[in-house]
Amino acid sequence: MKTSPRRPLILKRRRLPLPVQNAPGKTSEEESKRPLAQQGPSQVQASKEVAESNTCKFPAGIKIINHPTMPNTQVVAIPNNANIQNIITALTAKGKESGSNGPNKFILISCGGAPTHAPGPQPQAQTSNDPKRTEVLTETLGPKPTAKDVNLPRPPGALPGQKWESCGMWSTRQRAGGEAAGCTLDNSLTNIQWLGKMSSDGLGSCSIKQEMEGKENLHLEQSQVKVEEPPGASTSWQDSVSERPPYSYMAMIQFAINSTERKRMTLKDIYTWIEDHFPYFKHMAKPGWKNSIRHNLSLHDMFVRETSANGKVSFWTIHPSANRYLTLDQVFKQQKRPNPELRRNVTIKTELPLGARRKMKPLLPRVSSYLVPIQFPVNQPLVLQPSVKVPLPLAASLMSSELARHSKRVRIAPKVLLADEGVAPLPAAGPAREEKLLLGEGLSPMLPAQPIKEEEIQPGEETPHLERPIKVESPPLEEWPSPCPSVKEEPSQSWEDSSHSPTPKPNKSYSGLKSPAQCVSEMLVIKRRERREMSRSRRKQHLLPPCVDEPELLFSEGPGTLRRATEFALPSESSAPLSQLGYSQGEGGPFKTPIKETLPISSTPSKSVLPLTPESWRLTPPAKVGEFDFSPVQTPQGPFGPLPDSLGLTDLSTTPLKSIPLFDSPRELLNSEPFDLTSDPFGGCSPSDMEVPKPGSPEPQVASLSANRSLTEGLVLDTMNDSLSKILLDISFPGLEEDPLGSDNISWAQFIPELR
DNA sequence: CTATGTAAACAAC
DNA sequence: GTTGTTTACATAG
Repeated sequence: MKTSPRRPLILKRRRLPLPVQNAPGKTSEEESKRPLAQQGPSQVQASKEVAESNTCKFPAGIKIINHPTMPNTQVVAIPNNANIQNIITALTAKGKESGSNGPNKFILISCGGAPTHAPGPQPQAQTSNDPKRTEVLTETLGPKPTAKDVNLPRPPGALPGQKWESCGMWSTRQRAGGEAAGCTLDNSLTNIQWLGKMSSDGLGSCSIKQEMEGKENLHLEQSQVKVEEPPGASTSWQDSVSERPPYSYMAMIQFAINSTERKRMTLKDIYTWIEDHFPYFKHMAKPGWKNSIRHNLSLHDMFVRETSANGKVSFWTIHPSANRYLTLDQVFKQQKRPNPELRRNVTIKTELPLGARRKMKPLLPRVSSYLVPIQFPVNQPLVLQPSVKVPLPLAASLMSSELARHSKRVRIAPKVLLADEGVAPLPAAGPAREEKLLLGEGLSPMLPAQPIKEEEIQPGEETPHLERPIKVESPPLEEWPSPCPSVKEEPSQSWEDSSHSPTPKPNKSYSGLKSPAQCVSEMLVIKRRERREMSRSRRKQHLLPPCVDEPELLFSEGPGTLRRATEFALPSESSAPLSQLGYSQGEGGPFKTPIKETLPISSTPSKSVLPLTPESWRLTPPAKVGEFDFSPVQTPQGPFGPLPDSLGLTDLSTTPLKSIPLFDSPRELLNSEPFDLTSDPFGGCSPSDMEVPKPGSPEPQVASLSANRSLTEGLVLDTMNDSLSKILLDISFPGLEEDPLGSDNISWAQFIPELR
């Protein structure tokens, strides 16, 4: 035996065959190779159609008034208890009907409950004056459907549409890029420009460049890059090559995997994707980075290896419960709005001398990276016009989630505490694993756009199971949050069968898209992590076949939990995406390793999976909740109230939404970064769309509002482009006047008494 | 202490 | 040689 100082013995591992069952034809490699570009668009439409198709009637209590100053725009006051999704659907339908001639933009605000009073959003307080009145549009919520999948690394040409993320600085295009001629950055946030910004704006990208010397490859695509680069940022491409991306391997792997339709990728493709999107790895990094990638794949439970039917190809997937469907794209969006501080961090780190820095630059700095502060432009109503289309369901979710903003920052790669995790991390957590169950409502993981697509595509999935008893594993075990409602059609059969196999296999393999998710949902992952004991070991935990019987506790759903069930239900209308929904990771986040728990088995890691009920996800450790910023879903306090639940927005909290900054209060929001707007790349984007009525006085300092007005959040639904954007409304109260504002001033309260 | 990065030893192909 | 696992250690926060 070899002994190395560092590395003790490694027990022999035997590889267990993964019972993979995929849908018959699908699994194969082809997928990996085939980017499916085509689907993107279609999906989108599908979703759209769905939405439209649903005819909805407006629930009672809704008030719709024409916007005083904006053509084709109506203000819709929605009672707190209303079903937003339905409303959005109805409005969408309405807008579509009207087409360009009729009202096609709707400003949704909650009333009744008096949004103002709502905990979160209220501006109230400090008043001062706020020049602006009407609204500030913050960010588009939706993910862009189309673009997402497209990210495959080398999709030669195929990319249908377009917007490839790669356009960015990181030379993403190299491979694919060549063809990328088409890459349109345009609205799409997809590109990687963020890099540019980060480095560029910051202070220091320069130092880094030096490193570059010598590498000629760098040229890569300067030319291309340039095009896209924002004017200001220019260091970009070089930096991209020289600087290590601010993402952890885990994050990059996720980006890579999520860039594919199937949400799975072979190791090799992962390498390729990373190299394509982050030239640093291609040109600068030591070869060891691949080892690190592999290490991460094996280490983190969220990464699940799936074997093709023939057993020859292994695909890495992200456990549905943990997958937030993060994409570089999304992250990019979030980062667009530069946060000075963040950048600083980033830059600083990077600046270190090579020698020094080579070693560890925290890729996703815990704080900063994960949490991406988003800044809203206050000055101008910024409307991103998105090409983004938000599926209604999402939209709804967004609203809810958004509204309930608890935190300011979006966590990009949060760590999810999986059940087990929850235990461990918990402060109190004793040795025993069991004690803490994470019941919190699931936190909503973020859902990014992508997932949606898929779902949309597949209608079948919608089924939601409403309620089921939740299982909690008694002691040590923890469940995964299963995203999926109960399985639909494909029962776990395949999975089970495989599971039957006597030997515990590392069954991670999931069959095709659906199946995986479904399977997962069913599975209960038990974790026992004895942190203390295990503290050192980072061994990846494995899932066990469902067959395993572990003690489980069933909980009836608490009031709070119930909602979720509902969520699932609702989605059906719009074809809710299963997988997406799932994440509840309680808190942990997908990122966290702990998804799978290992049993104490020393040598052979076994993964234990218990059949989960869909609800399992609900079980999230309460404690954790606090940690995550996104609890929005759980705690619907926003102006819109409880809406979320019904919407099936579980995910809202997920990325897409997350991308939207949550502020405790509008004021906060405003204060957060008044001026950045200008710098905002988007500024360029057409704000035109929505011109919010007021911008007459673009004063950044919105910080204070006059007494007679208050800010509240709302959403802007633009049926012309199917976008849903978040907006901050300044509601003025007629009686009190303080504002000298000109004609623009609109006293919404006049129109909608409830607002007051 | 945790999360992350890196290196390395092995194992199974 | 590639892919996967796992351990050890280093480092930042």
